Amino acid sequence: MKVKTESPAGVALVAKAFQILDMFQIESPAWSQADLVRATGLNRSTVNRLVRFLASHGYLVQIGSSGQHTLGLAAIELGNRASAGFNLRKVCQPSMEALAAKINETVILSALDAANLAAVCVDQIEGRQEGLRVFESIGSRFPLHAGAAPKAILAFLPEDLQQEALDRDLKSYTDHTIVDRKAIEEALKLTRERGYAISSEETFEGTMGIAAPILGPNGTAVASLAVALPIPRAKPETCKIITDELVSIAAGVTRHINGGAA
Amino acid sequence: MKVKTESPAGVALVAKAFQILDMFQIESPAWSQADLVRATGLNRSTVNRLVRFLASHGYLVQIGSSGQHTLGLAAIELGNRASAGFNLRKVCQPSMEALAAKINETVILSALDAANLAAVCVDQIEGRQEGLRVFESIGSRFPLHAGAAPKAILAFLPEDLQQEALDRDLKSYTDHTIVDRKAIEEALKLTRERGYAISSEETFEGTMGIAAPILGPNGTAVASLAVALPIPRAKPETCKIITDELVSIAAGVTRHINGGAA
DNA sequence: AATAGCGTCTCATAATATGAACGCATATCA
DNA sequence: TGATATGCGTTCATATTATGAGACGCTATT
Repeated sequence: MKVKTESPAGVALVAKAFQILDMFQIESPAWSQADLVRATGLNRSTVNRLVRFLASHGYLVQIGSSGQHTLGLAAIELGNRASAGFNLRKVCQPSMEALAAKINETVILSALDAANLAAVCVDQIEGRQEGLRVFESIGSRFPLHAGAAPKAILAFLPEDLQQEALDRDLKSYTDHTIVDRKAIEEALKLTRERGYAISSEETFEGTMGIAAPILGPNGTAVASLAVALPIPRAKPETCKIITDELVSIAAGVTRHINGGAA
Repeated sequence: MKVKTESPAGVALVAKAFQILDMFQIESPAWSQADLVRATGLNRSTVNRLVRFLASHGYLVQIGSSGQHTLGLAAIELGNRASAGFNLRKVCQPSMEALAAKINETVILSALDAANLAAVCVDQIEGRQEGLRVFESIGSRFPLHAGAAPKAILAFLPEDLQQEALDRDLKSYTDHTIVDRKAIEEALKLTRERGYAISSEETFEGTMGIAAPILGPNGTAVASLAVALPIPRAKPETCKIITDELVSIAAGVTRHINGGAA
């Protein structure tokens, strides 16, 4: 799907708000309203409204009792959230490429979309196999009960979210998709015990998946790393190697994203 | 100066823009326009305009060729800039307090305001002296040629900025403020050689200052750490201790803010 | 072939932002 | 001390801007 990214009309004030935020640089961290007026050419009233809005939302804070402002906690938080998403891909990429090169199968990074209780494919590296290849496009999503990557996430979610996900009606993608509530809960229990999830043709005919969870600071899943391969190539020894690698890489990523970013 | 921080009227669209940014959390990092419409209750057209604006400015980026977006580089940069300012104060505070307790004189943290070529007092800890105390309020600013803290910054600025600062007419605060161009350039040269700046009554009668620069990633000054004290108490051995401490602390902060945040 | 979902575009209408002027406080200067 | 300047807050008639329902084109699904 094509999405236009040109700046549209009808957002004049928003543009000015970000123009003001952009004034706060490392070399010029503190601004009074009057300084902003001079530097931006905006009207005083406009600057006053925007600065107060930004301050009330924590994007700006006053320095002491002076009229000066600096960037605030909300800006830091926004950056942290942005880094988290970026980090996930950046942090995983080398391992994913190495793994894809080693086993020659498709490696998939999925993130939890908590609002929709779905797993979103955030990154993907194709194995360079001739003949059969598993392909899943970036941005594609599955409900949390169907497939290895979603199940690896679901199994390590807080109890209430798990129940909420299972209370929905469980869509079926193939004859092998698990839609029976008890069967899924059993599968999740097994996943937790083993530390990884397995799917056999739950989402696509003829393919299987293995996935390990990536956990956030509070110990619940935020993403999962998975390998998908055609069943004919899924020999036990291959699966063993893949499983060990995935579990090890995912644990490393978990450590990295929680330890690295304070 | 009192500055109101309540959210004012007349910023409706800006509020919606930030409402959208706030949807992007660690647990829900990816959103399509349609999802945002459902979750926020905003109109489709509004979401479309705002998402495109935010994407065109780098605050959002598309995931692959899907309609999904995540937070983008601009958000990370904003956060970094915010952290830098915060870090400066947070990072310096312990050292500043320790130093103030040890020497019992006022410690001042000044940041460069590059747009106005000024040094802004960003943090200040008063020495607990009876009798004479030097006080400089947070938010106060001086041009870069007058006083120890400003000079410590100016001396370690890029050549072109230094010239620009000196090309202005050099305001005098006391009889001791250096306003002669050659004299200042000499003082800056000395400051670079020694690694710290000294001011004797350049900004206030009866007080002297010692300041060491805090450098940014590119090796130019972004701030300075200073001690101000009444001249009667400025004995050579006291000044020696202060100078050593300041240089050491400032160097440590420089290392910290450049090494710590990648 | 038909349907549903998503992003885009348009345009008359309604709501919103604008900005000049004034008020008030503090700081600066004579 | 009074006079002047600067900074932030407030107001309100006006002009600009945002709104949103509907239509369009595209893709994926049935």
